[in-house]
Amino acid sequence: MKNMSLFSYPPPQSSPCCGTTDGAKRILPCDHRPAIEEIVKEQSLVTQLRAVVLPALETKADERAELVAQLFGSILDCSRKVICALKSHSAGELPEADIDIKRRVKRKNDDVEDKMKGEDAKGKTHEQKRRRHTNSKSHVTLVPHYDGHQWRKYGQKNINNSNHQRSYYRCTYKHEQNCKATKTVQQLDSAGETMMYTVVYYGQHTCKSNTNHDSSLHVIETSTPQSLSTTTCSDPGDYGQTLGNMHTPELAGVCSDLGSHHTLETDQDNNTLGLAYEDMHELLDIFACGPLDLEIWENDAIVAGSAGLC
DNA sequence: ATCATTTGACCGCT
DNA sequence: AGCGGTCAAATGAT
Repeated sequence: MKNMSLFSYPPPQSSPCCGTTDGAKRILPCDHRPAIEEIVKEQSLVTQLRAVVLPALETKADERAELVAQLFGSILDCSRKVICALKSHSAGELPEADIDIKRRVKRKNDDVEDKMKGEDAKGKTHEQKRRRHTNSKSHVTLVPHYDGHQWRKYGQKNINNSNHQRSYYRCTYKHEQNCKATKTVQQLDSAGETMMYTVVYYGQHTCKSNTNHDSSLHVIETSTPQSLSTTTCSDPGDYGQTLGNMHTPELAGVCSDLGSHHTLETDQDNNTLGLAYEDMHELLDIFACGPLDLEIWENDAIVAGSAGLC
């Protein structure tokens, strides 16, 4: 698998920074958004890498899985802090996420006004009337169900000009913890050999599983073969995007190989993960070269920011 | 029996 | 009027 190129992907582009220009598109001085975008991508890649590595480690329960989980958490925490720092130093217009928050606040105020005017008189609840058009983040991914949160499907619709149905998910803890986060998942029409999905996130997670900054472990738990049957997805179109078959046959092979390497190499002192470095590089190649553009951690960064963590 | 998913219906928005 | 988001009863899985 040395020469495997699953995706044609441009080489990393250097991000313009602090006064540089790139031809027609002029970058404002101290505009850190390109850098932020790259870090967000890095966070999503690390998140997905964690979703692959940890299940392999858990096949043999020892302290390493916990250690690796902590390391991944530390890496993501560092990235989050960098993003916060860059955002606080960015000059010029507000980041899109901040605009979203302001819009959300405005909409909330508008909703309060509506309530004061008694416009819920038809018996509809405030929640039912609220439509979601702000504070959304969309991206294309191969693994729409591995984003670090637990979701429950509550609807499915045929969408105009699309060959695939759109699935609607809400946070599993919506009722227990009043978490208002929702998302939609829709398979892209231009599906080649690999199925790509457009995932749109609405709202922010306020549930406990998100605030402990280790929520992705829930994904790890549900990704074990035994619990896959209880994962939140049952849509035949969406199903099967699990660790065993979520990307490509090649990746599935690597995932299974990781388990075998793990059992073979757990005694090597120089390999604290118990994984063959060649396998790790293969995984990194796959994830790094894939057309992934997750921005879910940017959402988390927004939550952290609004919670005063930045 | 309990919980998750499916699916038709309802309703707000454009 | 049609589209899309959500609800809730029906259904299925465990």
